[in-house]
Amino acid sequence: MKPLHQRRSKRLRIEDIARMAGVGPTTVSRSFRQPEKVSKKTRRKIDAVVRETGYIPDLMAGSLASLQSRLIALLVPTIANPVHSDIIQGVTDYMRPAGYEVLLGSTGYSPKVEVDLIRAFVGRRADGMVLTGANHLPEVKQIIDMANIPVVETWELPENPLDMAVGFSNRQAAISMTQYLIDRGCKRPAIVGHDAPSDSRSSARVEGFLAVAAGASVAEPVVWLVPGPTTSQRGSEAMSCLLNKHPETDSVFFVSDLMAVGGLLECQRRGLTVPSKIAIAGFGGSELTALTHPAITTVHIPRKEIGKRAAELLMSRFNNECIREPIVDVGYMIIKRESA
Amino acid sequence: MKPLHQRRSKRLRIEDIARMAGVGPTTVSRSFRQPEKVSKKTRRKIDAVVRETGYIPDLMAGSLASLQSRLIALLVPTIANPVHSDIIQGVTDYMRPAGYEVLLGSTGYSPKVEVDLIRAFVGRRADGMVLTGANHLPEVKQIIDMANIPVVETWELPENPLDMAVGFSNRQAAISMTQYLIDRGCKRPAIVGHDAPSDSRSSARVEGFLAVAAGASVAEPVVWLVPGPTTSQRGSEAMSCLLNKHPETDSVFFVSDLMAVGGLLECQRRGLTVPSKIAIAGFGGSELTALTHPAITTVHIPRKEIGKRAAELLMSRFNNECIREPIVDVGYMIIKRESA
DNA sequence: TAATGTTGTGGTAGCGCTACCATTTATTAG
DNA sequence: CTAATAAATGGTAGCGCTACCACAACATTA
Repeated sequence: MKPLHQRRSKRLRIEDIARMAGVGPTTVSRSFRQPEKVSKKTRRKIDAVVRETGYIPDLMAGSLASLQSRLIALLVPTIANPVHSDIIQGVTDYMRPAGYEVLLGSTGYSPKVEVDLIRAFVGRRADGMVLTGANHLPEVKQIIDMANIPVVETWELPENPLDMAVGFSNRQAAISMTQYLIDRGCKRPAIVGHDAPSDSRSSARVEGFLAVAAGASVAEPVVWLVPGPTTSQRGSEAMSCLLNKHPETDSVFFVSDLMAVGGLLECQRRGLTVPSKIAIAGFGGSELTALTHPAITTVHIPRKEIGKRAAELLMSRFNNECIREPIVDVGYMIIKRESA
Repeated sequence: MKPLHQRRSKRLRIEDIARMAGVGPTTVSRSFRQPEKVSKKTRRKIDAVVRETGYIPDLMAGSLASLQSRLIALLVPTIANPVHSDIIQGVTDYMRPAGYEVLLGSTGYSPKVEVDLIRAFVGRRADGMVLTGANHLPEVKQIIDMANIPVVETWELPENPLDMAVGFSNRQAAISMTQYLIDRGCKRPAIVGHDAPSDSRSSARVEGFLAVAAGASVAEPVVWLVPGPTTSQRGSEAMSCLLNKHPETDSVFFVSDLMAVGGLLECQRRGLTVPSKIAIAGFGGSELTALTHPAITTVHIPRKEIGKRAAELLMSRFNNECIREPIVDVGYMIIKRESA
């Protein structure tokens, strides 16, 4: 009747270690998770067996039993952009020492893919989630609510956060930079933005730019949107098109540093001196902007800080601490250099 | 006697879905994993319940039961370097559609940290592992063997692979580039390398450089090693020191593109025309090198391809396919541009 | 001396799923 | 129409761990 099932796996189990050390499985488990609760002598015995056997406990089984995975889901549009890799680094650096691992997903700026990834990560029982941006499909809220997972949205500051958020005001930052350019005497400003449906960071910046430029007594501000990833290649192309169509432009504000670098190089190729003929500004504060010649004026964002704060918020939540500020504004800083 | 334990979790379980759909749990499980084995009618019933309840199966529990996690551990020295983010992207793009997720770890070039991460990932029962480089502490082999996990080493081609490998010959690539520089008429070559104990990629390149340069009838070749991460900042500094100490240098081969960009900028700051006064070459094939002015001659490595091939190897292994070439050489290509 | 606390330890149900069979039902062949 | 095969379905024992209790051993206090 009762079929005699064999063990399907011959891996070492905690029970084996326990037997070899002459203790119960509970004690072995404790000696891993709360060593201070186990007597020194017992601990030594267990440690010896562990070293000897090379036993590594199965965190998967542990997660199932304890109902917490110690896994953090981290979604970024792309890892190619240093902007996001810094956030990844920030989150990872903070979480690892606490025994958490990071599940990385890149959405490629697709809200649809984002939902798929979130579903997958919820399926993996991630304890927390860090998202990029504040614009998500409605499904996201449903899934998050259902799963009841703490979530941090980063980079932007959402009006209606899913849960918590760490970022800065893209609009305000763009306003500051645009104001700076105009104060410096720019009369014919242009902005190069990113034309991706889910990249509302770019739109907020363009909006901020227009809010100032349209109000100031300058020529009709020019907006140029580029599709696809914001590479330096794209920046060069955009600058080229822009100059062909609006040769009188005297300042270009790029919504990404990489594009600004490309734009600068295109100007140099054309023999346009920067900033005397044309001013250039970037966004993001990538180290690269400090190294071009002339160095590029940009908006610096404390990116690693964003990752760290996001991780902190999650940890507080895990520890059931009271969170005073679920929305953290890390601010920005205009870095004035040679290009504008 | 028998204590009446409550359910500790009120999450929806497969059993609940089964009951609601009027079938057994096995059938529900099958309708997820092998839908073709379930009749259309039953599947529709189950799908309806799933949609209605928002049920997301627990992959953690599934992994425990099936003894496979569908998790791939991916270790890189740093995600900041585009070199590695391309590999990450390559692996991720290939694995995700197959239902695998990536556990990301960055070692910061520390072999010690690498071991810790590997141990952690083995604890998570990763089904496969992708490492960067071919130099690992002896513990790594032990752990890997013990856990019996397929492993791919990337970037370098190890002499004694742990298991499988995808990469190219750093030495050979450096030889080709150095030969090219000398053929172009360089008489006083220098190389800027990376002085990190675990970065044997750099050493192999320096070695290749010396093999050619020492043999050719040129001046004593100069080797300059920089510590820390290979940023453009470091490149500028290295170029500066190098020129101060060896002003007669007529060509510099940087072992990383980022450093080459920094080096180029430093030359421009000093008014040294490139390549007429001094030739510059990079390594890696980062897109940036195409955009500087002059564009930088470099060694192109098919990085995303490396990630993809690594993922393919793992998948083949998972499917118990016979692997003809466990060591894949993806080659390299000298990209001749303006700087040399 | 008993009453109370402190510390260390162990037995075992349950975490939510899938592998392994057994069983039932539909289909085809003879 | 029966036998043989194929297609669908279900019961349940693990997967390896931790939470939850119970209990023993010892120290502390009244």
